[in-house]
Amino acid sequence: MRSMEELPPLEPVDASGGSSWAAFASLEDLCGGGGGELDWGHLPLCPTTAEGGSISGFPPLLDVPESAAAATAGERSSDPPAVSADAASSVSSEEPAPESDEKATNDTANKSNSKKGIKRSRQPRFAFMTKSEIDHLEDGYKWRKYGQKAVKNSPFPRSYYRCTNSKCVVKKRVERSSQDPAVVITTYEGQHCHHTVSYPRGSSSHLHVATAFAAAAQRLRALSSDSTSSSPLYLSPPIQFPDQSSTPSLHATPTSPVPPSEHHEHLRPSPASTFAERAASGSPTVDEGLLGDIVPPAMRK
DNA sequence: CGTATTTGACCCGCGC
DNA sequence: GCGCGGGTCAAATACG
Repeated sequence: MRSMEELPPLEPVDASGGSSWAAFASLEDLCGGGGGELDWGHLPLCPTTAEGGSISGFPPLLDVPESAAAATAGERSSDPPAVSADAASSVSSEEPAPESDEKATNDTANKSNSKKGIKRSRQPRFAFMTKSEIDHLEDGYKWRKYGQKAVKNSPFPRSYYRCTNSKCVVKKRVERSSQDPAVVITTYEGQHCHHTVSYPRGSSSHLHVATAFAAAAQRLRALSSDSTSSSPLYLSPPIQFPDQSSTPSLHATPTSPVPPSEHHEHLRPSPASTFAERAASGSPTVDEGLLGDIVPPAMRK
C-alpha cells in the first residue's frame, strides 16, 4: 500500500447502456500481480448502466486478496470515468479465509487482540464506491465513529465507524476518493449479526448501498460456502433500482418518498438471491445474514 | 446526564 | 533497525 501514487487511468469501457464505472481489470491486476496490492484504480468498477435513471447491472463482486483489501479500501480509486449515472457504485469484496491467513490478519485484527496474543481472523470486506455528496451513507444500521485519519495522498480524511450494536463487530471505513471528490468509498468489514435499526428512507442511494451490501454479503457467503467455486469473479445480475428516474441525484430524494418496503418489493428478485443462485450453484436460501438485515424475509418470497 | 464525536497518542505491520 | 502509514484506543469535548 505504499505504492499507490500512480494510478493507471481506467479505461472507459462502453458498457451496455453506455454507462460508466466500466472498467474491468484482470485478476492479476486486481491482485497486484504478486504484490498483493489492490489498486482501486484496478478495481472492476461496476459497469452499471443507467437507463432512465435506474441502474441495471450490478457491480461485480470481486474477491480481493487479503493484503489487497487491507491495502485499500480505498483511496486508490482512480478517477472513475465519467459517470453518466448520477448514482453509481461499485463493489469489491474480500474473501474471508478465516483460518488460512492469520498472517494477513494485520492491523485491524492484530490491534484489538495483540494485547491478548490472540489473532482474530479478518472479517470479510467489501467496498462500495458511491457517487455522493454525503460522506456517511445511510445503510440502515447505526454507526458510531471511533476514529478518523488523514490519508496519504488524499486531502480527505478517512473515517472509521463501528456498528453501535455491542454484539456486532462490523466496521466500516468511509473516505472520499482523492481522484474524484464526488466519490465516496465505503468499506464494510464483517457481517452484521442483527437487523437494521431502521430502514433507510428517502434516498435511493441508501438502497443502493444497502442492496449492494446485501448482495455482496450474499456473494461472499455463497463463495465461502462453496469452496469449489474457484473464480466467479464477475457477476452482474440485472437489478432494477426503482425510482432512480425520479431521483437523479444520489442524495435526498424528496420527490420519491417511496417506502423501503416498496423498494424492496421492486428489488425482487433480489440481487442477493441472484448472486446466491449463481455463485452458490442453486442454493436460493443462502443464509439470510445481511440480506435478512436489509430485506425482510417476507419480502423475499 | 447520557450519548456521540473529535482528536492525539499509541501500536503494529511492512518496506526500505 | 528505522521510519512510515494504517488502524484503534480513550480522554476530552460537544450535543441532545
